[in-house]
Amino acid sequence: MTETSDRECRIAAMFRALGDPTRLRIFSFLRSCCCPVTVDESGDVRTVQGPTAGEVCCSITGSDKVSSTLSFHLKELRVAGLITMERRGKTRVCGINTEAADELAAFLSGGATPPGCDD
Amino acid sequence: MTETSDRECRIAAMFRALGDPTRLRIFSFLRSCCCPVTVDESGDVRTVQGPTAGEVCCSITGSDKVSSTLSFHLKELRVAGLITMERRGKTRVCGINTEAADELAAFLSGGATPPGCDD
DNA sequence: ACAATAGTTCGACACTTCTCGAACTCTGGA
DNA sequence: TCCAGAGTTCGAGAAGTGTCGAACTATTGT
Repeated sequence: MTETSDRECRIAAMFRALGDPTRLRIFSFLRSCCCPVTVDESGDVRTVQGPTAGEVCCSITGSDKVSSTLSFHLKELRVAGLITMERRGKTRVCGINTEAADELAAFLSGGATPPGCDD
Repeated sequence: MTETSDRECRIAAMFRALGDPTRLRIFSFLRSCCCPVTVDESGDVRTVQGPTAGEVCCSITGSDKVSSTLSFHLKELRVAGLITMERRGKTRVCGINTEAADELAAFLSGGATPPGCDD
């Protein structure tokens, strides 16, 4: 078996993360419900004006309590690099990582170099 | 839990199929190594001038024998709708379903309507 | 300091997925 | 008709995944 590159693994991991219906809905919701990044007056790229974990939960499951299950899915998406989460007081604010989404889209469109495949 | 739509499930299934490194490599290989579809004079979408399962196997695993494992992965991709396979004599010729790939890319780029998310 | 809120982590369980080898099917050629 | 070639299907076993409730952590308000 020829080597599977790091990049390939990272991309596969992102696809895997999106391969669960619950997580796909979370991702969809986040993409539609938050402007990805905000830049404050000092020019810093601050994270996401987005929904809290609780609001995501409310939208996805209908419950206002963040279940361990939802927390688990949020973590999967975060570890895969598809979403961001930042503490804001008692809550955690979620945002989507547009770069990652773009990378996947580019991969699918054939824009990215096909890994391990010389032609 | 609000309903998960059919379309969402289909898309999640495609992402899931791409979420395995071996399958991602098969998909990559197919995309780079075959013209996706040919349309004959009657307008029928005929399949793919592409590699055989054995050739895919050779490229991915280095072995010229199609293993049950590779066959399993090809089937997963086929069932998810990402690739096509057509018998040609003793062999099976593989091709990629560009429409499916495009649908996923559109979904990631935010082109598709975010399912179950009213804003 | 205490309680409440918002989420996370942990352990357990059922379920699925990946991999392997063996047996099988389907097709073309001798 | 029998054989070989190209894949597929099946059964089993190991590993991974998703879900749940309970216990835990961090932060804010009193």
